Amino acid sequence: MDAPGRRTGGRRAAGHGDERARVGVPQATVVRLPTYLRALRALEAEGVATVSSEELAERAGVNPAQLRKDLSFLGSYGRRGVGYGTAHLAEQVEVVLGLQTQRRVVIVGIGNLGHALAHYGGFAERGFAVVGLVDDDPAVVGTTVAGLQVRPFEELGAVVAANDATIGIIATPAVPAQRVADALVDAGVTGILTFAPRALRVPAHVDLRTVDVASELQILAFHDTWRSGAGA
Amino acid sequence: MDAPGRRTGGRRAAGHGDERARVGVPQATVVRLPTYLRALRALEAEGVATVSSEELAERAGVNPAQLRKDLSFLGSYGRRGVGYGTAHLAEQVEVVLGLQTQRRVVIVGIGNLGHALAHYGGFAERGFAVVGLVDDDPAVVGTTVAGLQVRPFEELGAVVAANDATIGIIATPAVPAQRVADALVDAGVTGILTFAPRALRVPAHVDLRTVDVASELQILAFHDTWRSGAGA
DNA sequence: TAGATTGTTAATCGATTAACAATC
DNA sequence: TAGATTGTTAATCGATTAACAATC
Repeated sequence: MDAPGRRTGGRRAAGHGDERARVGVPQATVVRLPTYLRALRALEAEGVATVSSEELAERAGVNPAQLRKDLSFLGSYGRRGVGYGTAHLAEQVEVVLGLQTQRRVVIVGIGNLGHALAHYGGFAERGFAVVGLVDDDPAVVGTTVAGLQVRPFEELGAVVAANDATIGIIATPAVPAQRVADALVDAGVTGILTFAPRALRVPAHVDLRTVDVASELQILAFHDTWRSGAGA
Repeated sequence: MDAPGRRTGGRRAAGHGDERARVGVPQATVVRLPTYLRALRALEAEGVATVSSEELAERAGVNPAQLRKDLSFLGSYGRRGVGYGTAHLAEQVEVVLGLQTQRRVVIVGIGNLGHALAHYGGFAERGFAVVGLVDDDPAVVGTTVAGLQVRPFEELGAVVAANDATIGIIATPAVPAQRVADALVDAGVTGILTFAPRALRVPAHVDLRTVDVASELQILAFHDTWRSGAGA
């Protein structure tokens, strides 16, 4: 939704590692890059050194032409007649996504979902560290979850600042979610991932992504309903 | 992705509640319908009986023209000069999504995330009932979670059949996820929502949606990185 | 060189948005 | 009737895909 930041400098420049190649990556492409990265890391783990766009596209579940088009926005990292080096391409995708430095994440709302997220082991290897947990409930504040002490909501700003967090995850119910989003914005995060089932308003300079599990199920329900022409 | 089921019959037919109006709702529209429904139910709860496309679009975070266009695929449920009746429109959206009958959901993988999903109270009011929990781990099987006894993986088919479940949620780690997906397909579900961080392959007649939390964070990281032109 | 596969162009397709006639 | 707002058309915009020249 938000346009990626503009950069100065002129040439569009094919070639290797040129920074300007990163500007203007379409949003639809950005959304697919993590999937490509996952597939590349899996291939690496299998000991595959080189992969064709056909094979990688198959693994990622996209059209090979789309994959090549997407990768062309990053630069020119394949070899004609050969394919892409899995390790090298993975690294380039990480550079473009900005994953070479680990980002610090604060989770707000330590209920069942916040708990699950705090314990999730997959963040570290994908570029993120959970550095703070915040909750409103006096019964939860002060307890230790996944090795971190839960801090009161009033300290959110301090937690973000002290740990230099740039991303906030909202795992609260719908009602307090806007208040939490406002507080995260005030604290200076640049991105918010929310699981609360309501629309949130954030300023244009903050990136917001929403995951609503019930909405996902409702989308599945639509296809289930109209699949056979049986009707509801 | 999947085209909605085709129906017989000819006229495109404006008008009220005509069933043919539901065919050919674009996927992009279907994905937004749950958001509209959420906003409409919130307005209802606030006692608002009528809403304009401008106000509803504002609440849902979309362009008013897009909202009207989306709703036009469902039929003609507004009144010119007046707006949309919140309760009536909500009901029509539910009809289109097929939410008038509650759908039954089975969760596979009762770790932290599966636990959180099983306890989530928001499913019922949005059209879903969690009817079965399945796990592989002998230490988990047999325990009671959210009022349901966790069943062994071998019984997945029986659990789906006995409860007439049509949707499966995969909350396992990446490695077993494809095996679980295959088993869910064999059991006859028509839709799968997976949280496992890997690409899954399912037959064309099964609808698949993937939520990968780390991928969501990586998308936020991209915008964070290139926002200011500062670079990584 | 012959075969393979990328990177890119151009065509197609679908989604978004502005504008406005229809109509409450 | 006058004002408001929908439903729809048409224009724009962006994303996907096929095709192929470039080149390893």
